[in-house]
Amino acid sequence: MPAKRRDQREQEVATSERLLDTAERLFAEFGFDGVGMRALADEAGVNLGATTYHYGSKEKLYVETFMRRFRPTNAARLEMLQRAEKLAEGRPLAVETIVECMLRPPFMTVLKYPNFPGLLARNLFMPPAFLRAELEKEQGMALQIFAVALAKALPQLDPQILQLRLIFGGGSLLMVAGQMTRLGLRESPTHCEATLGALIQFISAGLRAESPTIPGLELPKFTAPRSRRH
Amino acid sequence: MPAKRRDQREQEVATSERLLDTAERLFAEFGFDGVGMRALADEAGVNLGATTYHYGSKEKLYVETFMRRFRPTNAARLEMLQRAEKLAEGRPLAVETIVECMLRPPFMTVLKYPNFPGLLARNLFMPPAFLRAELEKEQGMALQIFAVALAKALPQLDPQILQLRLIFGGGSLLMVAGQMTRLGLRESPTHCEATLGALIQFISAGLRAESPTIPGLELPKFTAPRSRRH
DNA sequence: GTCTATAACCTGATAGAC
DNA sequence: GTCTATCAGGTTATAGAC
Repeated sequence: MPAKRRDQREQEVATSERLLDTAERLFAEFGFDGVGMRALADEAGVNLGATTYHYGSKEKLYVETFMRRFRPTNAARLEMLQRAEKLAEGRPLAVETIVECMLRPPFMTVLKYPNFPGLLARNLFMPPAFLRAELEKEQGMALQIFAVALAKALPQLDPQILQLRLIFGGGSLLMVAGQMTRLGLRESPTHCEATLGALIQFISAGLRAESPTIPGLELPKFTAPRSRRH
Repeated sequence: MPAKRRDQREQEVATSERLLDTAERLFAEFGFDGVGMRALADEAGVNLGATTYHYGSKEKLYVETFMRRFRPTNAARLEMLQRAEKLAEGRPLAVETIVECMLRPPFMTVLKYPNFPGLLARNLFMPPAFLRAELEKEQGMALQIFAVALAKALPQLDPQILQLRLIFGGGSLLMVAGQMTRLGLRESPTHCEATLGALIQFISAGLRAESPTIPGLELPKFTAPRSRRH
């Protein structure tokens, strides 16, 4: 019985959990198209047939793998912003404070779950088509809320430019996330905190930059990109 | 003869070129693992066997697809910086000038080749393992040169922080690249130019930010990440 | 809930005719 | 240079026993 060779301790965890954990690790490293359900089931010590029973399809498993981490992280960003706004009692928040609310929760999740950076990078940068809907629903509103908060902190800034700069800042965050293991950030929380601080500084300064309203700039009607044929 | 159904005009282009062009389009959209050699050969109107003859393997074709655009773009960045430094006659360059030298060539390539953003995003963000060596060789030196130029323009800035901020800025560029089609940037060069301007502003401001030397920050020994089992 | 077996198909690479 | 045919192995998903 080659499928039973995993040790007892791993068997104590429910198979659906083990599968999800393994999926997190492998999907983060190799991407959706880079891992097969076979490799996944084998690595998790789970039968191939059981994967279908628990998650229905590879795509559903992939979505759940990402959302399990992304949902609470995103919720934490909004909570942190609400706490900060409550604490400020009507006074406008500093740009740095708002930016920290956006960035700290993802960094905390990263410290807790080593594979989260890979998930973030792969799914927010060029997300698979079947993830788009769920993703947009989850993060679209959050982005809107932060844009409003920042517009209050930077009343003289063109909203179009602000939206563009939020995208720039998102890129910086994702780059750090993607390179986190490579940067050796996993080792110490201290280093992680230092990087977070540097990132907050960088983005805040970029958001505050003087902007001679750029002529001819019009921001988009977003259009859905494709991702893979299935 | 189902393989001959493509029209005459396309046959005038050499098959190896057609294959490379098609690879550029499909790899940019779906990634290395997202496209099969069959789909690729079919779409290009090229026989499957011919692909091996011309490029040897899928990986080699992928590398060539990316490098064909990336090499000259990267070279253009260095040339632009050299021209600027020559023009300055020893006077230190403005941060904005250096940043523009880094960003404008990629934007120009994007205007010329619609699929370049996808290539950039996919290959610089979480590059496949087999591309790493070529990539590091090509861009490593360039990054070093720009770091030196920026260190001269920002003499009071901690080199560690500078290196980190270069990564942040790179993320912003890649994010824009990845979302370029989605942002509707393809339509007008004006819009493209405006976005480039906004990005230069953002990154320059971030680079200039006051940095109270962050304690405990040490930058890495880079370690090679894996990408896919083959 | 977990397993085996299998269907239907796709993968990259290659050998050898033309 | 271009074609066909094929190899050995991979893919997701499913049906049905236990």
